[in-house]
Amino acid sequence: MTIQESGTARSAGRPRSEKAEKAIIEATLDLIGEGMGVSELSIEAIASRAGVGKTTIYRRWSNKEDLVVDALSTLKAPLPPLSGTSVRDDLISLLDAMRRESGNVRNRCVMNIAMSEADRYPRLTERFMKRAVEPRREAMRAVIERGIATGELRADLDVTMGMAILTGTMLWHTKWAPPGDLAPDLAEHVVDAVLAGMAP
Amino acid sequence: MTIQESGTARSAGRPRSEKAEKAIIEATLDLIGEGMGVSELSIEAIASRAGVGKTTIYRRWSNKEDLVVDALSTLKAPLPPLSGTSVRDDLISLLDAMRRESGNVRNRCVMNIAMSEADRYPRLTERFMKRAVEPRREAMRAVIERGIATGELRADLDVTMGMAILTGTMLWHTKWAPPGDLAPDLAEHVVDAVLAGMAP
DNA sequence: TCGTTGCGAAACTCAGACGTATCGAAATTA
DNA sequence: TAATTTCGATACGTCTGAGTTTCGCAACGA
Repeated sequence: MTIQESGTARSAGRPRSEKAEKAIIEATLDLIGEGMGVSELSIEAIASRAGVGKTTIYRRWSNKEDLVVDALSTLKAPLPPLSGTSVRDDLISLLDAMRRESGNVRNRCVMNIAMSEADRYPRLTERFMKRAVEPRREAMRAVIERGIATGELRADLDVTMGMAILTGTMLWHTKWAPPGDLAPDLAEHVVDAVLAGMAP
Repeated sequence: MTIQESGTARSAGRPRSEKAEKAIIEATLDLIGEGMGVSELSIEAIASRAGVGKTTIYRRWSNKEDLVVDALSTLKAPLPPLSGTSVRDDLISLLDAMRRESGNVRNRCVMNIAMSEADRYPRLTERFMKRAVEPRREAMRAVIERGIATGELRADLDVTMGMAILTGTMLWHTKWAPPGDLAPDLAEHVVDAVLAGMAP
């Protein structure tokens, strides 16, 4: 989404400062991490926070949404390693990663934006989904399908529904649970409760 | 939160127009329903939409947050009637009410605000929780506890966790599921899947 | 060395919204 | 009728931030 093409041969003049670019992205994420919604982010605040002139921002991004889209794209989505010993353990690993990430203020705010401003900034949400959500979904789907194959999960299980239950329950805890940190063993409790079901 | 006290004897002068008050609240909810975040709402837009002078707003509310808090407070939270024939049926009723409400744009946006702007506008969220969330939570808690007592649910069930699973799963569907309306029988599927559990 | 381009800083114009004040008309009480 | 208060409309001064332009300096290729 940057204006400069990456493949073009640069002919003359001072090259664009990569440091400034990083600082701009970082300042943007920083401000988002302080609870700013997209509409409250101002280019001036970003420039000032990054120690950069507004010109330097406008030379790279033509508007705020482009910048935010790029900023969110830089967020890494490292999946937790899965031991593969049991489906239960792998599910706990995946859900515990969600719990740990929800403790990070920046992640929480990014999540808020992705969830609540989806209508206003569809490109933003689309990109966030692709970078952060889909890899996790695929990992969880694989674990559940393996569980069905090995008999650790019921054969007639609706995979998508299972994913919704696990993810939704963690999501609920990260958003609605009483304030304060989530219990360290939350993921374990969730997985066991969901596996067992509510019926006797 | 209105400035005028309700019990005072009014002595003289033109009384405040209740119609204007309603129009202001309605316009506020309307704009929220169009996807506006609190920070994007402008008093001028509200006044114009309500066909009202800015003065008329400022005479009643001293700032935007007060107005929005009042507006959200007017949202009704009618609980669905519960047949009481079986715990499964009652849970389906409760979850299906969530599904139906999520189809209403205004409700979706209010939900977004309550969830994502909780940090910035704590009074707003607090009020929303008390009016809309807590009655539902209590209703669901009662149903689950009844289920444990009658043996329809497992005796060692963690009630809070059960509520988190059911609510979270519906929440996930309303927020993340592929666009378009939710399946009419979604609540039924969710309840059955959660009751049965994922383990064989 | 020279032309070119990027840099941060500052000044600028423009739009939108805030919150206040003022207007004549309308609605009420005394 | 007179006093009082609200009504919608409009104008006002202020502020914030967008996006552009200009400046002198820095960093690059030729």
